[in-house]
Amino acid sequence: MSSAPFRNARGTRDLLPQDLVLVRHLERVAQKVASAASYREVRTPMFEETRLFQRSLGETSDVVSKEMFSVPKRGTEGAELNLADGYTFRPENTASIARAYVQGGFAASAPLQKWFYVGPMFRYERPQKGRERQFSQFGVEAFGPQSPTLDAEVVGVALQFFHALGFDDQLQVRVNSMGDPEDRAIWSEELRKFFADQFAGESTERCPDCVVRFERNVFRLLDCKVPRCVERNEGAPDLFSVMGDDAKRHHQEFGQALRAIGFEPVEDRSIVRGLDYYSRTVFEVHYPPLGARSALCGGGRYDGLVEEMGGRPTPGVGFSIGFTPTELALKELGLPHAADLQDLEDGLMPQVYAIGIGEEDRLELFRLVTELRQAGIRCELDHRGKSPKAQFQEAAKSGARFALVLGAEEREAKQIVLKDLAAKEERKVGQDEVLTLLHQGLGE
RNA sequence: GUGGAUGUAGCUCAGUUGGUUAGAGCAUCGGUUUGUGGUACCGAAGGUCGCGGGUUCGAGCCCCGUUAUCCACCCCA
Repeated sequence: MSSAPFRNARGTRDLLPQDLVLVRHLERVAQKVASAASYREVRTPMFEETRLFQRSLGETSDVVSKEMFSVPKRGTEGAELNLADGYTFRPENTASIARAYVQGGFAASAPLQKWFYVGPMFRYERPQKGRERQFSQFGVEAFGPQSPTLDAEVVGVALQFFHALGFDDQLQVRVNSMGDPEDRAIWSEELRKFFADQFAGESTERCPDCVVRFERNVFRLLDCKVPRCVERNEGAPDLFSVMGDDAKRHHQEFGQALRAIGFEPVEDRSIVRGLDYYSRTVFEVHYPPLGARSALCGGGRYDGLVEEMGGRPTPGVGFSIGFTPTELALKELGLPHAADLQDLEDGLMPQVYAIGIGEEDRLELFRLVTELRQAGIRCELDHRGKSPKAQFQEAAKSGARFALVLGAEEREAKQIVLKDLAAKEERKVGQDEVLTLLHQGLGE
């Protein structure tokens, strides 16, 4: 047996009471902005069949090819582990939700469904600042219409989220279009033709990653940040030059819809998103003052995904926001304002601290405390047999507004001392009226 | 997966050119005469200096390995 101390698994973290103040604030803001736009919450399982992600995100995506938390199915006794046939902890939620949409029978008639989710995702990556192996995301998915205003509505919800958290109008929406599948097929051909020379022969000026990209996913060549590769991307064919009219018009109308709600989109052809399922609209929400880590939200349209999951062709659009980068950004910006968290902080503190003078008072005090708790008052008492003085110290530290003091004298008279800890005023009251008085004093 | 930095009490950190029983602040617990408070004062507890080798008369300090954490790259949220 090892004597090494137990630790949380790499890339995970414990959310202790104090940490949960912020997390719960993020969750409720998410819930608020989503439901304001009629998105309803859904929760899918934390793990799915591995093939779901392979199919939807694409075998060549980084997420699927090297970042999956997978477990084999049981019962393949003696056989070597076959991870592809097993389960995988969801690395993102869109695939699961599209699956649930189809499985729930919605794809049969493709009605408008607007859903949101908040919950943990898992990716087997090397942890670093703003990146964990288990992290929470807030996201929305809208199925049904292919309308550009729906794209803009989705973006609007994301913007609302950051707005409600205190981000100012420096928030920026960067947009691009991946076109339709036919467009991408043509584009892919054109790109291969354009880059063919660069990858012909033994040696290439491109980075090793790009060599792989050329083989497996040409589009990603355009993503490369290596300077010498960026140079060599100049003059590459533009998707927009081969894009069909419908997709083009969609993109244009998407831009108009964003302007209608007060956002001037920034066209950014480098946004391609790493997952296979995107089509037409792709976007990111940035907050430029954050510098290198300015990307807060990514999303886009996935018109082919539902069909890929076995449903009738049903367009969809959504985004996801990672809590981890959001928390980092908030910290840097000095947000949220203390007032926004006050109610959550208050919830961590008792409102009343009950003090017993002698050992004989404990049961009576415990009974009284329990009564107050049942009435919804946050009430605490000492369980360690501390001296009255020490109990007063605890009461002061606890943040309670009132103290109750019970001694032999009060017990016999069915009374109790009610003390306002801030005003340092106390008076003896009947035990039967203490609840009413506390409700009054606490303004409830 | 590649590279860099770091690892001393629960937390944040000191620890001089390697030299006797490793320190501080915060937090914890107790006390300042036992029915009244977050201050102050006194005291206690708490460390195999990440782990394993090596060099040395002697290592928290030097060397090697290992592990963990953090940071950067890749990619992403």
